[in-house]
Amino acid sequence: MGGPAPDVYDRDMTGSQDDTLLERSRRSGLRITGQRRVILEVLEGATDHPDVEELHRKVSAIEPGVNIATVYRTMNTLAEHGLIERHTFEDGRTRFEPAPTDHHDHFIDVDTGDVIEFVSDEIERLQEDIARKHGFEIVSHKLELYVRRIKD
Amino acid sequence: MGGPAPDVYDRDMTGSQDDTLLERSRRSGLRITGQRRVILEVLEGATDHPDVEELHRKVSAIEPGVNIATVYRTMNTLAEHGLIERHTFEDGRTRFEPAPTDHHDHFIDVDTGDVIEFVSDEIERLQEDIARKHGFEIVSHKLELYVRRIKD
DNA sequence: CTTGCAAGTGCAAATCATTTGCAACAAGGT
DNA sequence: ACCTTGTTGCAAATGATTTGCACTTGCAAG
Repeated sequence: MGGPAPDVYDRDMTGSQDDTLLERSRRSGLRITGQRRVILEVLEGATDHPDVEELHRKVSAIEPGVNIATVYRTMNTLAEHGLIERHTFEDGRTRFEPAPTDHHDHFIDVDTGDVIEFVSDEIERLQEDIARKHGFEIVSHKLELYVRRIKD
Repeated sequence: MGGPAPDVYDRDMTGSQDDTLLERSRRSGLRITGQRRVILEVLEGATDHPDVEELHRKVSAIEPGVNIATVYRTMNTLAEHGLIERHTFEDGRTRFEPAPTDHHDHFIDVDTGDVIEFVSDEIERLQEDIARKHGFEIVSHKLELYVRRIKD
């Protein structure tokens, strides 16, 4: 896939081992079961934003016998603890991504279905302005740009 | 519900009668059945972004006996013809709004669940910039600001 | 104004994604 | 090793939306 990867921004893979989803889960007081270990591993390795079915498939490839209800429950638990983020794109399915440390928004390539992250302080700022102008404060937001790669 | 309707911006109600959902549906070659007439009427009168259940409730108040499957089917047909727009907010439910002539984004009041429309050319422009900068052109986009009313 | 037929509808059953009750199980502290 | 309590598997339950089928009904053509 790829092409000349736009300099969007790289998830930070540098630095300490102790910032894995697994470690962060442990710190959140979750029990690390065999199935969770695998789920977290798959989740961490995912560059895309997988849905439950996809996760279950990948998990099953490593460790068969993990029930899909467990994946659902684990996703809910992780989300409650703020360790992953839940997304609902146009396609309907609920998808997840490992807890983003920094906030970002998404490009969705309408041709390939790829989800790409990006950040823009300018837009963040503008949103605050607009909300304030309308008498609101922003609790959270979601910006999805459905795009197509420009061929030149 | 209700409350003092926020002055965000008024849907354009000026101009020709022949731009009703009903007329536009007719022009799209859809058959105008009794149930559709009512559904379209309810849809047009809705200022919020109703989901199927809500639509069905309102329709039933006017004309009992309309099956909810019919509402679902009608929504799909209308969406296919571009006469309404489908939204999927965080709450899960799919909601609809009469085909917007102009593009706009949404505030979702996290306390009341109200959906309020707004426009910002600045943001639109910024989005184009960012997309171009990453080698994309925007096909469509979706900006949802989950907000809370500021009490002063 | 009848007629023909494809589009539309009602209803119940089917599908899909997700959740839940419950009994068996196992992680992690003591 | 032992308890306590969170976790899991399984199957049944939910909730939203779709679909098969037989039955209407818009509406264009005669």
